[in-house]
Amino acid sequence: MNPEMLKGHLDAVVLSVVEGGAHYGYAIIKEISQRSQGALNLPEGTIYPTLHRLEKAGLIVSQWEQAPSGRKRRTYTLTDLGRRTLTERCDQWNSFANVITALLTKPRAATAL
Amino acid sequence: MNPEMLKGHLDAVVLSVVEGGAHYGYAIIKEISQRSQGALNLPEGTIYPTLHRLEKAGLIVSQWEQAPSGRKRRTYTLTDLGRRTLTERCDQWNSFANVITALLTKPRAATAL
DNA sequence: ATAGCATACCTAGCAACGCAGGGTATGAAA
DNA sequence: TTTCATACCCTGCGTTGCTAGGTATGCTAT
Repeated sequence: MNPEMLKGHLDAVVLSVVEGGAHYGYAIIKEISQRSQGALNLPEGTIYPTLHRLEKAGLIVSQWEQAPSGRKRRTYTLTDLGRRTLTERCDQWNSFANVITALLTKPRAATAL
Repeated sequence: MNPEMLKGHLDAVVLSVVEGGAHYGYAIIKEISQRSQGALNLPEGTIYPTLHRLEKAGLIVSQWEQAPSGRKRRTYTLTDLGRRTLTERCDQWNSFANVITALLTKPRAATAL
């Protein structure tokens, strides 16, 4: 799958997954891969900078946590702004998807009759 | 609408419109705007480089034509490769859209029960 | 013990893309 | 003769996802 296609949509995906309960980077990658049936396998070099960008934008906040195994994890939570932004982005996605789908659907005898 | 969202999908859109019968740059812009109900108003700085890129890739071919008004136009036509690529890109779009839609749809009590 | 693997984080630099902002030229309308 | 719509072009920029590296921990098998 052409990586260029993801551009502009990754934020929404990450926000959505964070809202859903997968809280730290490594788990978010696995979650996305799983929930997309392996269609979307994001490398770490994609997810970590994205999380930092979202945090800098005030959409999520991070907190170091101790996993049961004793490992350190940086867990993320949606802010209010993040929640609102997610809703907005979902609406934008729906509009966008409708537009593109319409454009890719051949007019087929429906044009300028 | 966030311009970043279009990335990776514009080729398919342009190919689709060219296949549909709008043959030259300026008209393609109008056609896209019209068929998207004004949601997608591409600036010329977007469409012309894209057409050149597609031509260089062998997906379309161009030809100078004389419009009825006497104006010169560079008209584009799909090549066989372009037609095949369009089909492929449409399939890719559908898969992509399904994946993103699924990810943006909240699991809602369906996760890990 | 120790080698290997999954986990878990990070960064610098690259390449691609859409767009802003500029330019040229023609024909029709005012 | 000025204005507008048509019609084309290009340079340079900002954003973004990815590549390719790196560090460190804990478990497991040798």
